[in-house]
Amino acid sequence: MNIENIELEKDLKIVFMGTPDFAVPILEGLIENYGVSAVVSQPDRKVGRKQEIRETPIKKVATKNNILIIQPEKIKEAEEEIYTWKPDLIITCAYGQILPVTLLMLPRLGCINVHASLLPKLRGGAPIHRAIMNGYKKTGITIMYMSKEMDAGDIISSKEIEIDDDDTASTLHDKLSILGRDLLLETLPSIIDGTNHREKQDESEVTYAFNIKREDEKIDFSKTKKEIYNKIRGLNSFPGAYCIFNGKVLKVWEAEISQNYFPELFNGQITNIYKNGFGVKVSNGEIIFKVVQPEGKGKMSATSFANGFQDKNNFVGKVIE
RNA sequence: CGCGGAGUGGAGCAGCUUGGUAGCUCGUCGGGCUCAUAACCCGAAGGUCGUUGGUUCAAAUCCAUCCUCCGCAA
Repeated sequence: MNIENIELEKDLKIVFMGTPDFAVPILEGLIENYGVSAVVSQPDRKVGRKQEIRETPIKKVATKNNILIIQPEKIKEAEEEIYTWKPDLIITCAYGQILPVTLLMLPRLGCINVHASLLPKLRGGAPIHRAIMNGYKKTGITIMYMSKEMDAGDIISSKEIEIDDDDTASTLHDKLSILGRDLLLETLPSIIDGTNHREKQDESEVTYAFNIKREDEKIDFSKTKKEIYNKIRGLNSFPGAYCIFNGKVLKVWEAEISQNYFPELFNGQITNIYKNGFGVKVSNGEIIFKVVQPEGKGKMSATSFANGFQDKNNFVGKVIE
């Protein structure tokens, strides 16, 4: 790297747009290596039962580094202000709002996005959860130019990562977050000097990863043990998969596939209490719940949950919906 | 003031309505049975019943207050 390049990087005006934890390592990496002149994040929202206002994780990073931050309700409201920043490059990661086309055309080097999937697979807001819930063996990070349509822009670079059988959305989230930072830092030099790749997405390969809805979190015991297992770990540690036990919500945080068969039982029926949890009959066998959380209670081991029933005969054989 | 659930030995619960010597399923420790065991049998330890105050001869239980945890909705 010669002196000229270093000066170029220092002069570079990068604007970063992002909101949640996932984007934090990426912003930090940028600050460390290139400097960020301004940050855009979603407004701080009221959160939880107490409706306390919580700053977005990205805001905390920006504040800590004394970087200008704005949090417009609608990005359009802030467009004028962003023009005055004269950014050379806008980098987004899980920002949460669609950028207007006029903004996409503003920066000299374009608007690029760090997306947590191997595009064109899993376009949308929940690519990490969906990758596991869908039972994928691998996923990754894609860095691409932004276009009018969500996650549909030209691909600059991508890097894949294996999904382990015991990965959860949480562990995969952390891995991808780091991978996203590394790939971005790896790719940026070529973007800055204009030598980067640029490749259209294969529209015939497109799939979507829509945001998780309540109904997506419900366990369906007529599915296979593998599908249910994937749902449980794909929704851990947020927002969690659930089923209905005695008319109340029972979240299931950890489970394990078993090799037992109970063809005589109904789907959803409790098969047995084991040392590490209790079994539930599903379409092609049995899945063992290991950590659960009843409505209004904290997380507990599934055996503890079973212990709460005075009469075990009133537990084994029960049907969960 | 968005709706709701819950705080009882290490864990999960029952008991509270109709106040009166704290119980269940586990775990732990000791012993036994067994080729063996996560199985079974016998025994033991371990709790000021979230806080503070009130009512009462007597409060886990009734009343008030505060604290903490959690589910839903956002």
